[in-house]
Amino acid sequence: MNNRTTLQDVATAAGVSKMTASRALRGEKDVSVTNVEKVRTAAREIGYYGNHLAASLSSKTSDLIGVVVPSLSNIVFPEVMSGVTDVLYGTGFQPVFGVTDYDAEKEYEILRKMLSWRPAGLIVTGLDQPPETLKLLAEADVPVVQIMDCDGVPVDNCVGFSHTKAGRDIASALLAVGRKRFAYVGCNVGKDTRASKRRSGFLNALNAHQIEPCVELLADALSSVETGRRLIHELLAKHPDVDCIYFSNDDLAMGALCYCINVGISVPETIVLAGFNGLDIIQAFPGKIVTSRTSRQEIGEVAAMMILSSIKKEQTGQPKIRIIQPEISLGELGLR
Amino acid sequence: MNNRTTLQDVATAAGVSKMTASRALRGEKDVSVTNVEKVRTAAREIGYYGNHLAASLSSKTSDLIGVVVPSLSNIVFPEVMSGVTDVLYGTGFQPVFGVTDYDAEKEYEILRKMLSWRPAGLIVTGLDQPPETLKLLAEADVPVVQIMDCDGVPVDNCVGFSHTKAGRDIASALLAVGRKRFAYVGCNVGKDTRASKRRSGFLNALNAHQIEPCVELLADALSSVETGRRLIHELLAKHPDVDCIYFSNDDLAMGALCYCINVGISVPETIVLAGFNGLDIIQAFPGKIVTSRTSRQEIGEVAAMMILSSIKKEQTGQPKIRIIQPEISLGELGLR
DNA sequence: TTGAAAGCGCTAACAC
DNA sequence: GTGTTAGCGCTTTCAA
Repeated sequence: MNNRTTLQDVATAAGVSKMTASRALRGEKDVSVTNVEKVRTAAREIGYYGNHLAASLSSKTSDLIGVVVPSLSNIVFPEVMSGVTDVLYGTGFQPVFGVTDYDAEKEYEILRKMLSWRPAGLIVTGLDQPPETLKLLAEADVPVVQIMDCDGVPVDNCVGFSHTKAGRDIASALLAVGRKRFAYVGCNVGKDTRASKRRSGFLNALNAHQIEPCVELLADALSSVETGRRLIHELLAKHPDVDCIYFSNDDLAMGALCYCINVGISVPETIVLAGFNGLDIIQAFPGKIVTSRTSRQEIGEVAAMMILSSIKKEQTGQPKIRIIQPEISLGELGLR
Repeated sequence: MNNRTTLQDVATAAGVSKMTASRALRGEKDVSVTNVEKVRTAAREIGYYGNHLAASLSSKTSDLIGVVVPSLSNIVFPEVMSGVTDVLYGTGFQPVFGVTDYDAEKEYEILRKMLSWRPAGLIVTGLDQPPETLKLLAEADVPVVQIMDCDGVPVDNCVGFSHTKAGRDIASALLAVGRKRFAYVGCNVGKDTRASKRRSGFLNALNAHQIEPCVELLADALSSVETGRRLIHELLAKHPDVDCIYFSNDDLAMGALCYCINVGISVPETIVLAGFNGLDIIQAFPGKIVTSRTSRQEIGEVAAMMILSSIKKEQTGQPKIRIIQPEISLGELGLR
């Protein structure tokens, strides 16, 4: 950091005091039109762009909104970030993103670091933070929105949906179309707590009908289309008779679909593939994959709006919980 | 922003002065082991996490690295961000992301805003910023890395590849396998300058062989698999005889492939589909799509490392240009 | 090894 | 409308 032009330089160039320059640049009224003009011109001429560090320190308000997501390689989270960015654009608030890699300790560190920047608000993925992290959030005294989940009690606000219910609903839908021999295939096991919730919901719903899955395949890998291909290959080698597979998300289901197309297994006739998210990519094969369509962009947008409204009220107010439950898309199965 | 615990609180609790507390927390030597222990304990007990605004303002150094990308909905950029994040993690530097939506004015505003946070470095997508933006970057007096392109002169450092050459090379490869009736299909026209460069390279290489494309289809939409499906449908309706299509990227090519699979057009026999990037998703159909494989994660990593080394040298030093040219993957065509 | 003083660049609060 | 004064919470500098 270096000797950049300061407000004093602008003031001097405009022939006014620092305060008048400050007020003019921030668009406060109570500055004469002449001076506003002089200051603006001077600022532009000397290429002044201020120092937010000093401004925020002095005014005790910052315009940063911290956004913490588990991953960037799952398109779902960039989509959420996109929603946040869109809503924040033009409001004067700026999102700052952090990535945890599904690691609780990393998340704690990132949040501490973010708090040290005195953000105006915090958007965090999930409700299942460890106690220490929750304490940090609760005591931070800034608006917090937890996103992507609603199975649990939020620290402050939350926008998302019930993953347990999503898993349960998919099971019901698949049972309703007459499937019997189920498999579950999951990724990122033990880290993606929301996927685990869907799995629980799914298995519980099957159990309620006295059905046990034929097989569960749980992998450590991050989800990807390629992993989906690999896992269905493994699965079918050992259990060729399954007639329905629930994947922890659409990436895996998509990989499985490609596999089926390549080896000539008819979907959904021979085998039903179910995923989660309703990614754009699966619409490349309309109707082939059963999925729950989530609204990632919208969740990001709502989260940002919740933060903004909390800030405006100057107090956290009533915690708000907004549920945007996914809708099941049965694809071709729905046409029967 | 609010009355949070300050360094003074920690100092008082530890029974030392503010300075000793500051030094202890920052791990400076020249503090007695006893005091380090006392301060650390006190800090933990009262949940102190500092104030970076004050620290950066005072020390005139910040640990923010601004990263500006055009889009979040194209997975390529989250992958770059991922590379940056990985390299920066543990160094004490923190990435701050900005999204321009391929809008030059938005980019300028975002950069100004970032500069007002006195970042330690800046990573910006592309080399074709308008003069005003280039001036801002040049005068900012922080290390700058421009990424994803090398057709042009960087402000400081740059890591990327020649899009012109990428387009030219694809054309040569497609000519070499005997294709004659070409089409070009592009998206986000007029905004994605790097796609335009690929197109120019492609068309120029065709011209060098006295070949004109049968048709060009240029759409305004953002690239997506769905758009690819739509565009190839439109294209083939009017020009059923093309035997090779170059798409502005893999998303479009992937959509086209799905279309061909669905309607029973054999790829690559009847029609060759070429894209750009080498996305994971296209490996779901191994060998079907001709593409140039770019290393997004690596570009992000190298960019972050360039910033770090510029910072360490305390001076911008020799501008560095690092070219990571994509490799063409011919897929099944390569097996002939 | 420790502490006191000064000040980073800005804005809130209060004069004029 | 405009300017002056006094910090924001920290680190740099210098003295002890």
